[in-house]
Amino acid sequence: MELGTKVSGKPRPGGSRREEILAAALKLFGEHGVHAVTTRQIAAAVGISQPSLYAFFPNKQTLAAEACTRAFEDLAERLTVGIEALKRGDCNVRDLGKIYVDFGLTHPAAYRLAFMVEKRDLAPDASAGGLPILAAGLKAFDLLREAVGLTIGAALPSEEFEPLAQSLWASLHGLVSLLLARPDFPWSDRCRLIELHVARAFAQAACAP
Amino acid sequence: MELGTKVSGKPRPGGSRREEILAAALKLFGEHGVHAVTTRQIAAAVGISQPSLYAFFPNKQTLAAEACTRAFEDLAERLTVGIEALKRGDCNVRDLGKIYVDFGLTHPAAYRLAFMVEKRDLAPDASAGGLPILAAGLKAFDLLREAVGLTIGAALPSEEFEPLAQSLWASLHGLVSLLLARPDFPWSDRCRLIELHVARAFAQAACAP
Amino acid sequence: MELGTKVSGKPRPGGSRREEILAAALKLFGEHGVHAVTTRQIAAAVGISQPSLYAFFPNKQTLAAEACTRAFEDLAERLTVGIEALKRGDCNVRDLGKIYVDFGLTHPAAYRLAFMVEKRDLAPDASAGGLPILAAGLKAFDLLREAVGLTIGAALPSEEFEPLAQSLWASLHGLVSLLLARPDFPWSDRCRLIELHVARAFAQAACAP
Amino acid sequence: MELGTKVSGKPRPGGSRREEILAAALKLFGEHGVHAVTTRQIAAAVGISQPSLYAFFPNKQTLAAEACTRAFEDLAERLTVGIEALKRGDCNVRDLGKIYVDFGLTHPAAYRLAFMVEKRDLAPDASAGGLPILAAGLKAFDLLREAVGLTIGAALPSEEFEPLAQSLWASLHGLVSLLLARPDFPWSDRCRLIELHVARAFAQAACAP
DNA sequence: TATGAATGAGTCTTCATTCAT
DNA sequence: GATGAATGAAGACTCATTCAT
Repeated sequence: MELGTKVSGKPRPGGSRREEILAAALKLFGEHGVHAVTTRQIAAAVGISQPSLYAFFPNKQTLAAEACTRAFEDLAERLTVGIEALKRGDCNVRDLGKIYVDFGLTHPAAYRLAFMVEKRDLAPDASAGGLPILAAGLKAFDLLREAVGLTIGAALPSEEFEPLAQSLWASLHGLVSLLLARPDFPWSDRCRLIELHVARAFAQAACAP
Repeated sequence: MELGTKVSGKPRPGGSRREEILAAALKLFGEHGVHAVTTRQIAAAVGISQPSLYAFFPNKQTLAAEACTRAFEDLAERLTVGIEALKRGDCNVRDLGKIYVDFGLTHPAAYRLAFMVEKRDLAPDASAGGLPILAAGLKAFDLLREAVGLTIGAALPSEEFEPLAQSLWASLHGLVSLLLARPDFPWSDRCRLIELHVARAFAQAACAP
Repeated sequence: MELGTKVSGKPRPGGSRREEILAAALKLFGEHGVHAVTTRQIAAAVGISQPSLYAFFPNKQTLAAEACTRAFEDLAERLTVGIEALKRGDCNVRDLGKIYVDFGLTHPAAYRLAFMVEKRDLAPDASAGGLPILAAGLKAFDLLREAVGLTIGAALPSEEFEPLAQSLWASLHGLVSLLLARPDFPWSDRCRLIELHVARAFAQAACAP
Repeated sequence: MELGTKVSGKPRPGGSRREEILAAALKLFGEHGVHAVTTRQIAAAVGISQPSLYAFFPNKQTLAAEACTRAFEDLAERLTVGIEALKRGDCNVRDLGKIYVDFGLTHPAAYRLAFMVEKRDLAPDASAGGLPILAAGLKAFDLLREAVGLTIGAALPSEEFEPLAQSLWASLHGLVSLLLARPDFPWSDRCRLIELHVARAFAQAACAP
């Protein structure tokens, strides 16, 4: 997970430091929640001094917001890969559902930050600045919707399609978030549970009410 | 004026102050998150002084834990009512699912506290003090499982039953938690979405993989 | 200068602490400037902890503003006494000028805070909250104007009166502020200088251009 | 590119950077106060990096002190011009007083830095490093005194002359500093006020006590 | 019992200053 | 000669918690 000098996008000098900070923050925020993580902890995780953070981000909230956006991008990237496999016929819809769930479980920090953190922690006032994050989140869901549209929702009229996509998302999210939030619960065998849950979520379309 | 020994159940005359505190804390914690609520705010909401809280609860975490337990009890109570209606034949399984979802949406504070708050905020460090909460949570889930057992899971062998109940729970939880966490998302018509989602969640058993 | 339990106004319990803080802040702000004084220093001067300040004042600026208002009130009180002596015929105008100058020199902290501190240090935004201070300042000047009206300005038409009062104020202020700001300057004998300056300031009316 | 050895006078080709810094600092310090201006702001105003300041000045205090000296020099230059006009008979003493006041009002940064900034901000602690500034200040006052000596103080014995010059200075300073420090005060028409004040300040000599 | 008053530890943030490049 | 990056020290402010009354 240690990021090199060129992480993604432009190889701007010093940009790696910024990425390191975002990665560390993403991890910590996801693990302990935005409120519970201090700037000192982030700085320590990166190996720099606390004030140095402020050379890259104007304040903690902005850092959190950007880390959150990054989390959405991670998720979107993963889903994009899945959708392309889906289009190529290399996998089916259920596999895509599993990709979603697996992403959440293997990147708990990112997933938590993306969907389980209160908006209040990410945007100062109410509207201002919250847009980029919201946009990134919508994009992630758009990919899921696209996958639904390519498969089980293909034949549906538009007014039935959107609720189905949202319901599907909610189903997948439910499993991920409960597993993350209550790891100590006596869950059934995780693999089997995921298999079953995803099957139930996607098979649904056929035998709707 | 502490008189009674009964801990749960309805507020007793002498312990009403304690109940008031729990109710206020439940509301505030649910609305703003455990971290964001200060003991001063809780005290102010009850109309007592800040130190007086410490006459009833040794610290904030314990108060939060008990409020969380209380939230589970609220949920359990509601589910119990639903199950009895179910047993009487006054409603079907889907109605019970809707009761669950409706409870979450109409008691966001309780639901958040019950399932969307980090365990860390409720138990001191890694110690095993989380048991009472966990027990209360299990009890709430037990009721849901019972409802499943009474209906769509009735015929299933035990090794298939438990995963189904958990998957069902996850589905319902997914919708509630997403609606609560992302109220600004452009959701489809809420009634229709809930109807569809619950139908999908429960109808599933018939056409399982 | 150590304030007792009842300083002025109502003998509210705990009010003395508030007065102590104001007195200490007045002293420190006047001596070193608002910017240069830390809340820690104020707390230390009073003998309490830093956070305790926030039980009495919501923030440093408000504390500074109130101390400033207090400074104006001190000045006004002194001028009121002088004016009454003037009315009784116990002193003449020049004596009142000397009272002004003496007040500034013997209460440098109050005077600095009243007239030599940038408004920016006392009011957060621009307008909001700045009014009470401005009002207190105006009241102090009003007293000076009243004294002028009772004496050398008595016969003047109103359009000539106001500029005269302001010019007189500026003269007195000039001496006080320069003596305070440049104590190391090789000043003439202070008593004589004050005597001369006040005489020049007040005698002026007779031989105007 | 430091070439010349001349320190004062007009900006030399090589030292222009240094002069730019001083000019920018003079402006900022005067506008917002020494404490409120950061080295970053100064650097940004000049268009150089923050550390580059330290190639020209060992620290902020020294920079402030030199900017202050520069302010005195500006004032002195202006007064010198006025005195020469006075000597030539091109203006009278009152005009010189107005030159003083006008300088203060049109160069608030310089005037503030010259006479309204705490010495503490300019010299490290209590050390005697303040001398160059003090000397520059004295020189400015010397010019004022010279003007007084050429006119209304010409006939006075030396022991009466110095206090008169100081009182005159205080009067002029009082108006400038009050107008600068309390711009929101409901001043009389500024032109008329200045006219009157200067007249009063200089006419005084004739009808002294 | 209940509380007014107080606080130690810790929060985010800023700034003058340095140093390797 | 100039700077990007970094930092130690310090700032205002908050909060859970305690204790004398």
